[in-house]
Amino acid sequence: MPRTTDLSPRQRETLEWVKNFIQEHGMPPTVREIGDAFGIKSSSVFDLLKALERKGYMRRGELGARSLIIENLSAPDESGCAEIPVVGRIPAGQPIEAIEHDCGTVAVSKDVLRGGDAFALKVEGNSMVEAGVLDGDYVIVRKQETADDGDIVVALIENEATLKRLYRESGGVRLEPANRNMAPIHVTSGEFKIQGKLVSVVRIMTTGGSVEKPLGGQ
Amino acid sequence: MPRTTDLSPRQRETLEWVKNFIQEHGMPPTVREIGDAFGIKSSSVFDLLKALERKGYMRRGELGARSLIIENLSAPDESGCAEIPVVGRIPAGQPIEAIEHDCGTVAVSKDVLRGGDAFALKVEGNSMVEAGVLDGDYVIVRKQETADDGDIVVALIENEATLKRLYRESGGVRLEPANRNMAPIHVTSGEFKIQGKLVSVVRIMTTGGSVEKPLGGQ
DNA sequence: TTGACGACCTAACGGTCGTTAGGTATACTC
DNA sequence: GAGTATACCTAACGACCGTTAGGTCGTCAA
Repeated sequence: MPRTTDLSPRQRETLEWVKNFIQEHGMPPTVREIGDAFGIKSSSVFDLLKALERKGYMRRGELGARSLIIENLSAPDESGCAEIPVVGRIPAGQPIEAIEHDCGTVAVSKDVLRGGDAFALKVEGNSMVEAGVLDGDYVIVRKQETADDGDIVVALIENEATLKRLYRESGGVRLEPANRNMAPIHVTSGEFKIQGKLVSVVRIMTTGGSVEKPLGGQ
Repeated sequence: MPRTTDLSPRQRETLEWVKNFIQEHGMPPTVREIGDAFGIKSSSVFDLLKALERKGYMRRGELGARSLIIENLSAPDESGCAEIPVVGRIPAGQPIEAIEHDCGTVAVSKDVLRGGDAFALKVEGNSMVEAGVLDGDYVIVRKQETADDGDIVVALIENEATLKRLYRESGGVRLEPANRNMAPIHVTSGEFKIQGKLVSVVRIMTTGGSVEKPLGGQ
């Protein structure tokens, strides 16, 4: 099912307006204030709000009036970015939860996280080069235990963490690298667990240098 | 003068509680929420609020519900990240300074900028795929007019902006794409200017999808 | 052709909102 | 004792709140 999980123009417009309102007034708008701004009725706004909530862009608080919560800016002048801890390297060989190395942080826009919990890993190796993930890149991973076909996930196979593209197969899953020199992994039994899904890639060039490892020939 | 212009204990207590509420919920409380917290009625709270307003500790906004405004309430922004404006697309065909499109922002760690001025561009096209820069990626560019051999730069050739790897040649420069299907550009004369140097790449996956354009065959 | 969305609508519900009016009691100062 | 401020109360107003139910119209994919 080809779900356009992304936002429609109207939804995006509404979300932007709400963010702006919060920025400006220090509190979220009421449903009818949104409606007035767009010249539509409160029930129509409610539809939009439900759509935005379903898609994870906002949620409803437990307070009565004005209980809209947009994850990345609950307070007036909080910045729209978060610092994600880098918890290790991949391939790493341990479940994420067990890793405690503090390897610094990477900044990302909060709205790529959608309020979910996330971590970052430094990529080692070239198994995903053809998807534009190079050795040394940081991958931002949102914690979740399920994923759709074709998603790039961090998976744990018998205590070995790996970054691959996920495909379902009869009786198991296929984990496919984005590198034609490497073979896909078929998992039919044993310990297999999805740790999270890749939501962003960040590359930081070192000073004076350029990208360390261009793809090169062939 | 019998006027204790200062706050009474009850008023101070109330003010503190309201500040706390805002900090915690990202919006001011309703009159009755304050009353519930202290076990008093809304009209009693209203008296307190009027006193606090008269003494200049808060004021009433023009919005309906929750329109309390406490002047000096803002959290200092100590985060180590910055939001870089996305000023357009590349190839774009205009000097950066001339572009005014507001296309949102991208978050990066402040230390990748090293204090310099920076901007972001959304990449269009595949001219740098082999350097791991895909169509749709955001490139963070630090403004500078010089660069070293091998650096990836945003350059302006006769009012056309382009993202290429820079090499010096006798009598000019060579701008080399990272795509073996494209030819390098040799610049020996005419308008040529470096706009800045690529310091970071950020890729944001859209929900439900994965990377749009893996490299594929060849 | 059906069905799922998106983007609106009218109409209404019951509850909560800010606010007002008018009252009681305590305290302190002129 | 009069005057003023604080700190509460009961009772209510009308407006606004979130939310629900049920409908229309268009689009786009299966």
